[in-house]
Amino acid sequence: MTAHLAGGDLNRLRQLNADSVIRVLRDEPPQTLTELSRRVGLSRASTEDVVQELLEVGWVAEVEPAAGGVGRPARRYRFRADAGHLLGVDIGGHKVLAVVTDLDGTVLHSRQVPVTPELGRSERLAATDRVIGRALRAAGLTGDRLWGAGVATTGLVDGTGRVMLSEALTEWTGVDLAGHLRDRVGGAVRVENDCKVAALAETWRGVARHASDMVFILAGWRTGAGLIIGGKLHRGFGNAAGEIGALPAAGWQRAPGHLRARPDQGDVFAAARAGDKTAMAALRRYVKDLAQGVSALVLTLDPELVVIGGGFSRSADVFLEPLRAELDRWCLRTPEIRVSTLADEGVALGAAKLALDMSSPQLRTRR
Amino acid sequence: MTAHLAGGDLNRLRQLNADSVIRVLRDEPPQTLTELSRRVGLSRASTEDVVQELLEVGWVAEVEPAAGGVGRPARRYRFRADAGHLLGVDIGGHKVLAVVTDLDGTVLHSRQVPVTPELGRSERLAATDRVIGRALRAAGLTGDRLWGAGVATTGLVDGTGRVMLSEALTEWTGVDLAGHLRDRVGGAVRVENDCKVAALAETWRGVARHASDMVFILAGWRTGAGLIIGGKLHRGFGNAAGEIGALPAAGWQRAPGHLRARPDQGDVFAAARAGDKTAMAALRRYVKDLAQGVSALVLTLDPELVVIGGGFSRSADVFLEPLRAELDRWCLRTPEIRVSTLADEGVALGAAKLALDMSSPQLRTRR
DNA sequence: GCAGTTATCAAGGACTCCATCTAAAGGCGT
DNA sequence: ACGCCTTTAGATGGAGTCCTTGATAACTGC
Repeated sequence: MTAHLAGGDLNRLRQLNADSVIRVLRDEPPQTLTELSRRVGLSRASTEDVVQELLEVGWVAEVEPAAGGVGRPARRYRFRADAGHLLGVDIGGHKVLAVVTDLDGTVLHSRQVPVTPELGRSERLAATDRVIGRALRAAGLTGDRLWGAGVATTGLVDGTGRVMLSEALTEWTGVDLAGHLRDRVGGAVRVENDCKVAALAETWRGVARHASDMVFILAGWRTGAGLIIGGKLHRGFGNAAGEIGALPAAGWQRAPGHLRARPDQGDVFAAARAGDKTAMAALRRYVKDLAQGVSALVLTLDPELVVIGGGFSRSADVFLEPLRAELDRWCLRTPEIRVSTLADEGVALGAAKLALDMSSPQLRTRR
Repeated sequence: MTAHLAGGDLNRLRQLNADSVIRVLRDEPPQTLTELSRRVGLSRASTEDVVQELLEVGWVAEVEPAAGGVGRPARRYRFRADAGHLLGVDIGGHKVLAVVTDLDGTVLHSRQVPVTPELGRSERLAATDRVIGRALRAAGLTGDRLWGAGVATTGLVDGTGRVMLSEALTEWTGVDLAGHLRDRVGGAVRVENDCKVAALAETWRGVARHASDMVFILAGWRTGAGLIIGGKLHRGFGNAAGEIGALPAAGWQRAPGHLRARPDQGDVFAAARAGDKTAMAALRRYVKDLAQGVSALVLTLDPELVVIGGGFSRSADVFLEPLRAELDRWCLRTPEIRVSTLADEGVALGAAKLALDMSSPQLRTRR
């Protein structure tokens, strides 16, 4: 029924504790053992034991002790983000982007190539290979040195890493992305929908770091959503969670059209910001439609936070307030709204997080 | 961030394992140690140890071994549902219902009194007290012998057991239900929205027993929803999850009205079943509106299952197929739809489950 | 009655966590 | 410079949990 944390083995207990230590160390500045033990809830002795093990495996490193203070100086430990590398790939309609990150989600190297939605399947795959190759070369890595790789793309993705349905990209439905990538990077590959991993990225390195219930809105020429529920990415039974846009009443199919239908093809956001009346009216209609779907998500889930990402998020200043006002009309409790700061790399970063989540459990301890 | 299963203590490991054993024993017919150990993933010896402990505390009991079969007959153990009792209370507009159940969710005693939505606060509370008293007397229990009590009512409920907002009941907003009940039954009381606990009941004793992602629809003169996500009840950050009905576009505010607006005030479902044209048309309009909101929930969450409960569920035969067809129009993947079989007691049963979830952890083991 | 099968029970070992104690390292006052 | 105080490091022994192994017990079928 639930993915219940079956107790089991003693080993498992140690793993859980090692997990806790790593989590604390990753979120906080370097800690002493005493601080750590208080944080994790273990005794000092056990904490020391765990840390010792993590040191040996390379997950944590020691930093020189802080000067000053009374008593014997305590050793301090930090998370070793450089212990491994992750590859995150974003295969979109207009660009393919690959990033190599450390375990903390810092982007070390980033490469992209422009593509078009009309590109054929094999050309898009070739572009992907090319970008991955460049990113890896820039990092001085080979595929098999990676801890894992994550791939994000538009459309519905099934559990085995195959694209079930993609409306935006030609010849993309049915492509076996996991299979294609597996040969190019060593071993572990996971594939997921781009909105979903963008949500993941926000909880990892973005503006939703401490939210356990969050709705991510991809606002761009496509509109989509990704959901974090109970601190975890919610995929849905058929991997189709967050697809509220399929409902006409949600307004998402129509929403971006309001912005496109302008006589001059300039930046509607800039025009609206400058006071252009027709641009402002178009934006109002966009927000009104967008808000329908967002309201549905918010009323359904009652999240702590809504994060706006996607291409339009860089212009969010002009529509954030109207959006908030529109949500106030419908929602019982309008959540806080934040704008993503991850820019173009959000999706690729989330893909890297996918890779991390997949790879960590095995490597956490000696055994 | 997440409510992470902090490892901690060795004791905790044993608790997790005891949990697993109990879960298996509750879901399955009496098991032998060998079967159990395979199920739980522990060695036979450890399983025996756990079971021994659970025997002493009273959570499990031995049944006489099965006859027949080769080899030494194995001892068999069953979950002792009669080890404790739970109280579940459903405070609605038209009735107040209290049930006393065993730990398995079997209703042992059930009492109810009719009320009206217009009843004042103190009268409704008095009716509640009366019903609880009767149910407890019938069970031969006093409040302090209960393992816990759960209360469900319409409206939004906050974390402390206070009704934040109730539109259907007069003088109900602001009432401190947990406080009121705490004096009458011993100790632990939890209060929750009725749709939410009805969903809980379906995963416990209803038709959603093995679904970890489920949407429960309360279909009646009010329409509401409760969500099970990842095997757990999803409350939302402000306890307002599932309130999609607040969105006009979802159609739920209007939906039941189609059924009420008939010239003769008979049973519209019976009439539709008999072929009455206007009744069928009204039902069609009802389903069309209902499906908008349900589609929004389904597209958002992509659940494994949708369960229809509430007053109309007993007439679901006449609108289940139309509903399914309507969902097919909007949803990418229409989930399985089942009809609740818990009848009037669903909400009260879910309230009892609330009580169980709250009370079990402490009492699980000796220490 | 005997072989075959399966379960119970006990003993020993490994691992994890904890409490406690001593040694070490630095600041501070005299 | 010296001892005192505070805090941490590191080591030891004990308790709890799980696992493996092997001896013993109970029942069936021939």
